[in-house]
Amino acid sequence: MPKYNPQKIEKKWQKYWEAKKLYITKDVVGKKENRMLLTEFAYPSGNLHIGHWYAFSLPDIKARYLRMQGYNVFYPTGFDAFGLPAENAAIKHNIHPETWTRQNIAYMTRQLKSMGTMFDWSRKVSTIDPDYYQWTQWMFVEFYNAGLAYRAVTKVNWCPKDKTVLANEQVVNGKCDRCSSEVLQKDLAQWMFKITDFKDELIDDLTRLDWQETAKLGQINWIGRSEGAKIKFMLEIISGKPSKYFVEVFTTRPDTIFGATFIVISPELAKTWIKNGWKASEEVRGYIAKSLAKRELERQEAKEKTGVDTGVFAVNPASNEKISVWVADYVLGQYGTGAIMAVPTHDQRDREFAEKFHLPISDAPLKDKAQIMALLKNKGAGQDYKTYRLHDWILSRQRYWGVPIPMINCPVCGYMPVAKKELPVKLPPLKDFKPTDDGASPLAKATKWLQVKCPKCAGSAQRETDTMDTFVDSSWYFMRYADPNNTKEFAAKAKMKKWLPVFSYLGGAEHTTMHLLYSRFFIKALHKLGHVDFNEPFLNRRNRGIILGPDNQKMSKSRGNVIDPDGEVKKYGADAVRMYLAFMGPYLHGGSWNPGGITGVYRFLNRVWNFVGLYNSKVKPRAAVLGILNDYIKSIGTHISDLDFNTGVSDLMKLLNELESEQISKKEYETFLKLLAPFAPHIAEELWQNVLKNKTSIHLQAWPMHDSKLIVKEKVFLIVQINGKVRDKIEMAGGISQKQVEEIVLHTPKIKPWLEGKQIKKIIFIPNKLINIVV
RNA sequence: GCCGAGGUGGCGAAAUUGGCAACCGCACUAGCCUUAGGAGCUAGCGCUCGCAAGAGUUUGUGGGUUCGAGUCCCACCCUCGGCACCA
Repeated sequence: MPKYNPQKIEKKWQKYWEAKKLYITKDVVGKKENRMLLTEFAYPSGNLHIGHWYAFSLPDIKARYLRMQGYNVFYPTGFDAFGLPAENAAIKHNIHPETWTRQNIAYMTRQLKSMGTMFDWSRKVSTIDPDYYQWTQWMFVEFYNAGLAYRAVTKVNWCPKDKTVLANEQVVNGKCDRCSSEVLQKDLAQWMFKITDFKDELIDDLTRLDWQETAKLGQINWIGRSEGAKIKFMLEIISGKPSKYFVEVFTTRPDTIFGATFIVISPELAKTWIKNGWKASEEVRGYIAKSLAKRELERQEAKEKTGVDTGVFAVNPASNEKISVWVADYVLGQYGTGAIMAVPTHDQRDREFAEKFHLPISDAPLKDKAQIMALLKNKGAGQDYKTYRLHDWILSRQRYWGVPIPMINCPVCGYMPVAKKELPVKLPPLKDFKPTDDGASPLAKATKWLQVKCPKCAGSAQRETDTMDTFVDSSWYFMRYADPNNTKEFAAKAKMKKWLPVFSYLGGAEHTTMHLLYSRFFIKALHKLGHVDFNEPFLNRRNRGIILGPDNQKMSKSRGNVIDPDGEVKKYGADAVRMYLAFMGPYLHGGSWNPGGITGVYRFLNRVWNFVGLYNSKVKPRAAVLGILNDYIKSIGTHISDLDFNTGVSDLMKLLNELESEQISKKEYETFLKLLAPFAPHIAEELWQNVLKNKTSIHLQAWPMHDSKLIVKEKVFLIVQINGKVRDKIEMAGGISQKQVEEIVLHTPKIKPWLEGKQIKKIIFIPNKLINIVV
């Protein structure tokens, strides 16, 4: 037997599996149930990092296990290849984004194949292929026609460095989530998806999904449904004179209304009042102008509250008290009604404001919520109302490397979608694709491409020059896997029925409020339009943990703690890298890479390699050995199912430790290799075919049968406690009765002294486990 | 501030879900083997006392329930993640 040489055998078997088409997925395989196991497809950044290995090679353990369990498993992959980082990198390296991206895809495909996963490359999907993105465009047109995509001027987040608009979801603490520049607010006309149409379904349907609670809560928080009431306060513009005007406030606590001692409106609302003819004082106008000029971050970070008295009075509809109305920018224009009733006794912010401006603070008692609402409704001053944090999804980007938005703008007829038969609108090759400062898309420079005839009036019109946010591309990619080469539709319904909705989706927690939310919106919209038969994309979702560097910090070049997977594969092989990642901790928890740690699994694989000679066909193993093996079949399977790969590896190590000192026959050796196969597919295949001389792949074998009746408990260790403290462990035959145990225990020399001179009050006995004597 | 997850040896972690805390590894120590070792083998390894047998003690802190608590209940402290002048 030569030495264990992972580099040699891994390449060999990867070629063999490809040649034998082992991982080509068929839609129907006998009576087997189909299972799609989905992981988020890769962004072609140029190089695989440890995170990719964690994302792809560990779910592969489960994919292989499910296959051995008798399912028809589909483990797909592809590339999410449009996007801003590709474009920025291309600008930096002075090459075209398409060249850069295609090079990366080629290189990363080779790297991905070195993992030895059971990805079905024949169904690969890439979002930059016109065959793919014509359907992204088709969906946009569908949504547009249904009023689910529209163009409007709104306040948008503008990244001055990336020179494009960002979705709310892409702004983190007022900064661009890609480049960390401070985001500016601009009023621009943008294309939007009406995700808010589904805001309630997006919350309520979560209850029937098998998702991690944290992921569900993340979405619920993001949508931010807040249930309360709108309450009308009549206004007196000039002190003492009633008028027809009113202000409406939003509150989740109508029961505190008797404690409302003033009203605060946002500068945004005040501005619309002025627009509608309100004669505000110079001081008020000045304050509004100053507040609206503030950057969002400034407004958020303000330490002290600011505001001015409007001179307007409002009447509290519950108490009939006259209270003053203030403008202050701690009240937000875009949330609720843009106005609040201030209750200093119940709200910290209102209290701060009241104290600073010496406004009254009332400790009027709380009232019953239902009673108050009945009163207010009766007066015509109140109604139940829900408000949401979620905004519509701004999808247009003023950048080159994305899917062109398939719209035409005619100066006479206005905007209209490109006819479906004209799709795809291909992205024109452009030499100068750099973004501009003025918010114009680089595609505006594609002068020839730009000009079209208006389909309605035949006059000259222009194409839309904005491209789509990459998250549009990835909102439906998993459906394309079901039918990747279809030229008539994005996927045939019959094919989708085989694989969708996705049975199990494993991915990163960072996608909770973006990709996962967007995909759910897409499916709900497509379902509403009759294009898919299901209305949730992912039945089961788990977020994996993250892998940190040896210093327990996030891996980053600047910290110098990056582990290069290619280097590790060269040293220890893909099986060892996979298995070490699996061994580090529970999959949902993640772990940190310890350079010494991988040597542990590498040693284990070497021991597996050298274990070969120990089996002997003529030998009859002890019953106890069969029992142990039987236990591990069950426990390793359960651990893989639960994504507790770490304890699975641990079990394999324990099992080998036990078997190394035993006599086993070929059958037991085969079982051991099958249990190993999902974790270390290459070495298992090598031993299976070259040592055991099997002719078909180990990955086509069935998972060993667990025999629940095979309980081999010839002997048990019984724990002996006195007052709950362990004082002895006694080996005895299994199934022995309490009387017999007492007989033995009460006379053991170790126990006797503990009982001397004491009265036995109670004896707790748990068969085969424990006896506790209370004195 | 609100919501969520977590806190166990020098390190990664395990604990049949209320029944031997620390499995499996890493690191470390001693010995063997070796021309050599960043290879392999054997033994030890939570902490304290002890040559040892053994005893005491230990799962963030304090309390409670129980024959018995890492696990259940109450209060608090800390770390990480999400949301946040969201009314």
